[in-house]
Amino acid sequence: MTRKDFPSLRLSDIAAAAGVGESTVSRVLRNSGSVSEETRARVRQVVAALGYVPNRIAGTLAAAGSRVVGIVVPSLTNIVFPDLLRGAAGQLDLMGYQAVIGVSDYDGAREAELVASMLAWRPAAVMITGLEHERATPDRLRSSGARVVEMLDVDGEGLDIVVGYSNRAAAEASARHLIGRGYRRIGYVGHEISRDTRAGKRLAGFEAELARHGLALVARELHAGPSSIGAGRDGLERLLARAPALDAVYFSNDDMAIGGYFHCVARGIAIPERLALFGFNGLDVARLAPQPLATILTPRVEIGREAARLALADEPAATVDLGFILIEGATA
Amino acid sequence: MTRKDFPSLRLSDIAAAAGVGESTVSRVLRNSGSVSEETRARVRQVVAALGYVPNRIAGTLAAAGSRVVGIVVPSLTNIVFPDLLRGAAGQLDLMGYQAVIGVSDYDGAREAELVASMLAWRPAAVMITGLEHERATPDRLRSSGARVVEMLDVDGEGLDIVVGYSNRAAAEASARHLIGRGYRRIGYVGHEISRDTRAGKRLAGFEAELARHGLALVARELHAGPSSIGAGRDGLERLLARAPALDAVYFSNDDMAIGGYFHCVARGIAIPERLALFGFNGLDVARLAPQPLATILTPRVEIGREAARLALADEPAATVDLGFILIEGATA
DNA sequence: GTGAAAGCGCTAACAA
DNA sequence: TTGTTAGCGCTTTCAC
Repeated sequence: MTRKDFPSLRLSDIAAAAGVGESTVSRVLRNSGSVSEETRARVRQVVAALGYVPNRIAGTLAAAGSRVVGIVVPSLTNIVFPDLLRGAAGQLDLMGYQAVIGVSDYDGAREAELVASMLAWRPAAVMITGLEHERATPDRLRSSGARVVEMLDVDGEGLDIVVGYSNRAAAEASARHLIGRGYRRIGYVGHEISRDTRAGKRLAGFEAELARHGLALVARELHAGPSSIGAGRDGLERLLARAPALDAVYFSNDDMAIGGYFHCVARGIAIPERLALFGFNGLDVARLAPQPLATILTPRVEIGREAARLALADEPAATVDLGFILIEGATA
Repeated sequence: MTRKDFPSLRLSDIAAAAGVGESTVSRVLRNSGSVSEETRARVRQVVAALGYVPNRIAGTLAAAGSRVVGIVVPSLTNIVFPDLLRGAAGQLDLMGYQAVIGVSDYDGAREAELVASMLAWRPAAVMITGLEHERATPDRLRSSGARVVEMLDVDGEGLDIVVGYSNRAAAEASARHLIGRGYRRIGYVGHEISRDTRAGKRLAGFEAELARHGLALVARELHAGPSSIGAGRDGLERLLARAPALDAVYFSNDDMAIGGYFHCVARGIAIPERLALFGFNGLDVARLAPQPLATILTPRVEIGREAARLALADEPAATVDLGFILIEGATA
């Protein structure tokens, strides 16, 4: 028995079995138009008995308007993106839409390819992250007619709908917090900011705020790869080897910061007396650590949810800043 | 300008612009059939110039065979599932397929609904987790003609393809490890095992192994909700309040175990001298903690990848056990 | 090597 | 309230 031997039921089969016309079955299935309670019940009964599943491919083609939304995220390794996906998928589901996902690995060219292949499904909307894209991406998106939502960043120009927070403002708040606590010899441990443009914006915002206070980063350590606990751990070790006199370190995100925290605990470096740590994202693991990490909590699930809602809301283009919350924690 | 004003280009537009027939354009686009190098180039040129994106909805309907694979996961909160998704999406992408995802929240009825709505897209395959499903799920799946892959568990009967590891064996190995280290007063901290059947199987396997050594769990604490660091932290606190004499605790997974670890660090409970901890999954955060957690490393990304490969491989039904690795760590 | 035409399984007028 | 029918935009014979 090959796989091809499954000629699934068609609308006409149901119509025949129920003794009605195809359009009647279609009406029953979509709860539209008027159908007598009697036939409605009969059709439903046949559908259930035969286990008929309508072919949405055909339905979509005929109705010109798919119930699909494409979502491209740069990574699934950092829990931030699954959170975003969770918010989006939940909301989409509520509205009767389905999510098609793609992972770009923080590669603009991959993102462009993924967007192109999603557009082939004529999605109602495409959700992507950030405001920086390869040239081809906005072009394709614009001419597709699909709604576009850019998530997680509001520092710049959006294509259509933008839902996120200001990375710059978050970083500035972080810098002010550290300065306010009296730290002056501040270092940075981060990952590839050329690919993760939001992390890049945070670094820029952080440095700008330091500069406003007559300060500058004493040292920085950049990991050539995506953020991870291991990269943060190793990064802090290297940074301290080069600049032992630091009194605080700003990390590109919580994954990196937790790595740094683990390094300090393992080496017996007193936090925050000897060294203060500051992260970004407000992950569970950071907030529930024995010493809660000083960090910025971002409303990721809400951003996904709101982004999905707006994508299907038929409202004008807009930028929604969902803000962030500074968590003082105990590491700074 | 309304959204409807985007009558995207059709194959016939390209055909007209290139001065060829529709079928010729179709052949060029799919690299099938024979087309002269000259016309091929011309068509390509027109396609690029006009920015034409073929409508896969129509293509799929005509060709009877979609390049879509449905994936239903119980959660996105636990990094285990994004890992699985990452492996699967990467492999699918390589083979020219797209992933449609659904999140069931560990609810069998939701899973059944999600499977039904994915089947409406006539996916080439459906990937789900675990071997336990609502009655309707296998029925629908079987009559759909789609390949089915069940992931993360090999302890039981599969519907078609199964890729995972033995939760029972992993738990038995964990028990043996603890017993071999001399621990005898062992407790358990877990989450809702009725919904997370794999966690349930691990608990059963763990207890069975203890029994074989004439032991039994001294106490257990079950959190009425999904696993999380917070649940593990609180769970261990409650467990120790009730059974202070424990010398080791087995957790339902690493999220829970990390929570327990944080509790011990915060309370100054010496690990493993005063209390040993054992987890499951081998998450980064567990392996890179100052005291690496004793746990079981599961090949999640590989499972996703292999599952996707087999789903599209046109090979007979099979069960693939990708095994696990016991990590001794420093907490037991 | 290329084109014409018949579907793929639905939806949405339009009739009845 | 219900049935008939013409597409939706492709792919795929089948001629040429």
